Amino acid sequence: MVKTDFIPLDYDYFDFKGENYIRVIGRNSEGKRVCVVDTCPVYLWAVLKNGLSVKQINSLIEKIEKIKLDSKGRQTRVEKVEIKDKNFLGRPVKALKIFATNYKDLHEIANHLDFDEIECRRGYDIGFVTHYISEKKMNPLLWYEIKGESLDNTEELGGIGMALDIDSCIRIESFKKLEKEKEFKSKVLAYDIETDEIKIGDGEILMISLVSDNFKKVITWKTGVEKGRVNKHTKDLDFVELVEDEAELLERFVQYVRKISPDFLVGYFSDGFDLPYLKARAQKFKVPLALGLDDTQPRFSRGGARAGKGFVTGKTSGIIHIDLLRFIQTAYSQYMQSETLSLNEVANEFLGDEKKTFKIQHSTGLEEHQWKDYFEYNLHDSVLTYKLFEKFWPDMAEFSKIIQEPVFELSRAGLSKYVESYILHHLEKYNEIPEKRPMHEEIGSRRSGGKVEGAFVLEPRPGLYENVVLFDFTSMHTSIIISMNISGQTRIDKQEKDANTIETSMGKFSFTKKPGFIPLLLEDIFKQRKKAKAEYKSNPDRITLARSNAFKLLSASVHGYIGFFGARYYSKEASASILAYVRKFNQDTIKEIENRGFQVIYGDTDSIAFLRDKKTKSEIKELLKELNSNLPGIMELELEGFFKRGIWVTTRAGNIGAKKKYALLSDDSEKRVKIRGFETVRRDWCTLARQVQSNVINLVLEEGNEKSALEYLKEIVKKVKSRKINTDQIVIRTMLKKPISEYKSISPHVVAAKKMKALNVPVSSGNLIEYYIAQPENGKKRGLVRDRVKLPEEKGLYDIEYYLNKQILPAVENIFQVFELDIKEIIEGKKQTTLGDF
DNA sequence: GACTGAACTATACC
DNA sequence: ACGGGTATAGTTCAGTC
Repeated sequence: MVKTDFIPLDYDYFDFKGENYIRVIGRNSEGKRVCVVDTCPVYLWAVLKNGLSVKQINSLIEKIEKIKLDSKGRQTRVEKVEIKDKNFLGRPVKALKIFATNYKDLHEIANHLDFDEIECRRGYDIGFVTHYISEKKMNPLLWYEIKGESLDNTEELGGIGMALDIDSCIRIESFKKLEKEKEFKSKVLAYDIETDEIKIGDGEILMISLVSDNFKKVITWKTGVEKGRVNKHTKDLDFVELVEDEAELLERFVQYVRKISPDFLVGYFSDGFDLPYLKARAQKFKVPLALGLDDTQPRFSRGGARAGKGFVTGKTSGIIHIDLLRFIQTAYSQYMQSETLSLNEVANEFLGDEKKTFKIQHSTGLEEHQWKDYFEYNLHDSVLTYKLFEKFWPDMAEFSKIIQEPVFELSRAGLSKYVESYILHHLEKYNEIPEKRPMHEEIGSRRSGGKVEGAFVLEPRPGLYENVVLFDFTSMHTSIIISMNISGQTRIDKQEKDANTIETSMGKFSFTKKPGFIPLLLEDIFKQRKKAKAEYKSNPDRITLARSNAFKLLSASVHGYIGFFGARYYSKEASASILAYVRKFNQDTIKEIENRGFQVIYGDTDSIAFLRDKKTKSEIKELLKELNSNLPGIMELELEGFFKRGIWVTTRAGNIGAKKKYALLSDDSEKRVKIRGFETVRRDWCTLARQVQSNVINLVLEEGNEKSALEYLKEIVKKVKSRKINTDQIVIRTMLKKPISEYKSISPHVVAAKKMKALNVPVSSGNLIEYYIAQPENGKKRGLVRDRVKLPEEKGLYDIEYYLNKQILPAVENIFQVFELDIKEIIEGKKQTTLGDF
């Protein structure tokens, strides 16, 4: 009997003699790598029809207990059957808990349960790891005390203890959760490769950088010098290790990973590039890429989140491969300032550090001295990746603990998976049998059914306003679900006393007052979020912040989950009802504010902007209090802020107020300007237009009139006309969202991408394409914009006409329109034709 | 060949 | 297939005269 403390990190399972075993790899508090092996009962549920007699049930159990299967050469049978009182979709039921020998047989057994007494079968489509975690409660990243038998020097269970490259292996006899959490410092290895071709496996891997705690290395087989292979610029770089050829480079990489034996092997976009590239090249040279603790090669699956976008997920056994980009996409991108998720921008935003400047080109074109920069560039990418992992680790860890899924799965999952995992791991509290995952056809019909009506947006009256107040509902969708008890399971067909009833685009729906498990569960998340927030306030550190953020994101995602066609607990009716309430509460509140004599300017989904006029701030706060006293449940309207001025403009077409486009100047000494929707915040407009617009907005808001802004604009126009603008100011960046060949309409950025391709510059879907618009060649007409596209490096004169009339003036036209100035007339000196001219 | 509405495309807001 | 409805707006495409 051996005993150790243990923190679970990576979960996997294997079969031995027809039985399932869970293999959890983690560490103990001495930092030793420990593997524990465990088993767990497997079962599925048969929900019984209402009103069966005891006799009927007993005879059914007898029949089920006799089920024996020979599936794929494996003898298996139903082990035992228990009858239980459970809930299914919020309704009490009698259900049979049917135990099987092997988890993989649950499906086959379910197929044999075609008895009339059974209403439906559930619980056989949950991953074994998820099932194990729920069943045995060995949650990722919590500390446990393990007791069991050592498998270190035995052939038992296929000799797993000897096959794995670990410190000790234990077959669990018992374990308990430790009350006090211990510190866990994970071992991390970041990596990055450089290649000559971007297409997986097409070019040589020139170098690989590795960064860990006190460890920095670039392995390469290239020096840039053929004869003697000594490059005088790089020979003294101590982090560079030179090997003979690409095959040895791969071998050396594997050796380092195995020697360092990290918990996490971390890359950036490494699911989509680095790991598959390494695998492809290793295959070519027949080098075994034995990164796994059991000597296995990385495995790739398309099953993970976002597989549809050409993503595969790369898994290395025992060592957790993390593609940081995937986690950032899910958990962070919506809160970020960065315009792209490139390593450069993300590192800049979170670390205040950037990639080294190095213009990537084919290695054959590099000069001798450039190799030093290339090596440093490669190393620095791993340094950034390493630091980013450290930065995001508390978030990943908190999410993993909260949704109770291993870090590997968590890091690839989308928000719907977060919510669903949380639900599945908390069903026991509500004695619920899990709902099934929708099948392919079911998803198809859910999607083809058309979409539900969304939120309400109030058309603004264009103008410059003083003393603007902004109210918004706190976590609106979430508090509606909780306050109105909305979910697929709480909806009732027959009218019931006190039920919440709402008219939607799909008809009228009612929800019982009896709390449903989804609203209850969400309320619980909501409370935990409040608690975490308070914890953070009293003890502000990276961990309490991460916990608070995790609960925030989780609670905000539940509505999206209910309306997501792939969800187990999908309900279109519930989603439509939530959105109908969103519209109703916003519209009712707008009316209420108007009824009290205020002029409402604008509203979008959960917000309302109105004029304070002569009223004091404390009077506005009184109004808020009153409005809140009439809101049901936990619904809450909150003061987003007081603003000195605000501007709303018309749409380009002219007559109506533009929604989702406004700017506000804060009422405090900081004079911060909040800009929404304007070209200033759109990355597909050139920097010049964005900056000019931003400056115009700032001037107008600060001064309350257009005078300085007009002077400023005139200066800029003069500069543009006299060609004083730098190329970087006029470059337009547009994302290539699909392969070039799939475009039906050949727009400017597609032309630019084609040009890049012709120049052998790698372009692929997801790249930001840069270009500018040049003036027409001598004698030629302007024609289509795309015919004048030039790459930033291409020499040429920018098209003054285009940049004035298609970039700068459109960006500011509507702003000056608020002051009834026709900017085109002023700039171009043209007289507008009006009725008066006739 | 100029004009025009529809289609396609990208991106933001919440 | 992996959050989704509400919006703005530019450019090209296809049909018309």
